[in-house]
Amino acid sequence: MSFDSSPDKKNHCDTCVVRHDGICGALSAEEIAELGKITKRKNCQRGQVIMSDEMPVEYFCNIVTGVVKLNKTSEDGRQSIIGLLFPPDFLGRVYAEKNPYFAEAVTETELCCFPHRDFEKLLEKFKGLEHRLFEHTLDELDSARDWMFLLGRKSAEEKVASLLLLIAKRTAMIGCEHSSPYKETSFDLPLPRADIADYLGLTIETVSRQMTKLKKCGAIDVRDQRHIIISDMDALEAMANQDVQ
Amino acid sequence: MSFDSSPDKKNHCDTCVVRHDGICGALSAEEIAELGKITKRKNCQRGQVIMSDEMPVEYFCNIVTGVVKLNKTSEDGRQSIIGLLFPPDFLGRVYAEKNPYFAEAVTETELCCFPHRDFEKLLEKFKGLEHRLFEHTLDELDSARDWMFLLGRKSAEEKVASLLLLIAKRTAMIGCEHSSPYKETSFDLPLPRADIADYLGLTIETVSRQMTKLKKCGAIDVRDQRHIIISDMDALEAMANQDVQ
DNA sequence: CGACACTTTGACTGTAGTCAATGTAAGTGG
DNA sequence: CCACTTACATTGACTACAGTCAAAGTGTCG
Repeated sequence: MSFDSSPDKKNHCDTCVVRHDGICGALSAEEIAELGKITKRKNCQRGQVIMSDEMPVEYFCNIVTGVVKLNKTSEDGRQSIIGLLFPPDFLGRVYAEKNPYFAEAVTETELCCFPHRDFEKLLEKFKGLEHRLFEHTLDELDSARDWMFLLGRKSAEEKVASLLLLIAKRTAMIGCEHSSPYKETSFDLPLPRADIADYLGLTIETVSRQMTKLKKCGAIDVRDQRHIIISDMDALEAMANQDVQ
Repeated sequence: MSFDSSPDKKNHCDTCVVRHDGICGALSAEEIAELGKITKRKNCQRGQVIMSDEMPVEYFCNIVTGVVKLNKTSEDGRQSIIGLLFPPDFLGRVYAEKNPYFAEAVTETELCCFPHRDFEKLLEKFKGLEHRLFEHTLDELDSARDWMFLLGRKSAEEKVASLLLLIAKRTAMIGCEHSSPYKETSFDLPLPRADIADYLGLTIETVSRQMTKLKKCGAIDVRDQRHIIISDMDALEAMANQDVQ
């Protein structure tokens, strides 16, 4: 894990791509300056553990670029991804001594880190910041509950279609060749099949079969196993909600 | 839905059983008095809808007695319970115009209600109250993520065993005939089989079969279909985590 | 008693899991 | 450059767990 030499001298915040969308959006210029004093930039390689459930909480962070997964593992080795984070999401469990999950970089990731105690002191001081983080937590809870419905009640086909739509929504839309914005959309899957399976409560093989099915029915196209092209958005949305026509 | 005639004159808070454990625990005597001014007590019958996802948010509440389920329903009628609330839980989605779920009383329920706008104004005014609610939301998020693991990765047997343990933990423990606290514990199931199934992502039949299995292996005993006696806590805990010995 | 809501049980089916083999792409070293 | 390794993905054959459909059982209430 490569930390920048020391707390930022030249303030990254001025040029930060998530300055306004993330929790920092709640802060005034002076407040940002104070937050900047305790901030460290960090880069993580794919597969690196960012925070572990076996160690005390050391820091929190904003995700600036990249994708992070939150993982739970049982003693017998079963894994479940219980959250997927994209910029400008906030990562970490405030007001606890231990993380309830471990977080791992799914792609190469750039993080903006705040030390545990210092950050919680700032939450105390800047009530607007705590409020913003509260709202973010409420949104996360809503999403977690939506996902509970998916896990408990959707079929494998619906699950895979839903995940593709989620990732399409949350990653940059590139390669829109046609003028109509939703006619053909493409993106790179940040997750390997194993992670997709763990996020959906399925196995690798089932995910693969459903992807093949989506290809055959013309909803998507796949290049190099990772690049997804949504060729029929309506069909994909229909499959995500079992609107069989 | 039977509201008390008007905002409380005699303050219920003085004698409230959840005064200190719920979010009110964050408040001083004067603050409690101010909250008391906007509070209305309410009683709900089993099956009554407390808040709907189709109507704007009107109020929030503390659960004083009883059990409440949070429900999501898809167009084609599939249902999923995405949360189960016990005293002294807080019910409602602050800082949103619409509820992301509908809430229904599972048993006869006593609620302590706060009107939407008035309560959000108090959150603004009493930062300690907002902080407490934030902490409660963080705990709910942790629980939701634990449940995601259960839904995605546990077998029917583990699911049912886990739910029994959860309910045992969160409802009053009664009828502990033996001296050792965990040797034999009993409680009334607040949920019918259909709700258990919806909470676990199973069908009624599967739940019933797993209950029979738990009876046969001696982990639990069931009387009158609703009263559960945990006769072997260790066995039940083992089954909840697939610790097959 | 009968009606109703809920639960259990049985027989059968189907979806997704398991196990195993094959395929594909990227990277390494001779 | 090509064989080889490694990691990841796909496909096939078979299995099993949980779902479906249907019937019977249990408990409660008027």
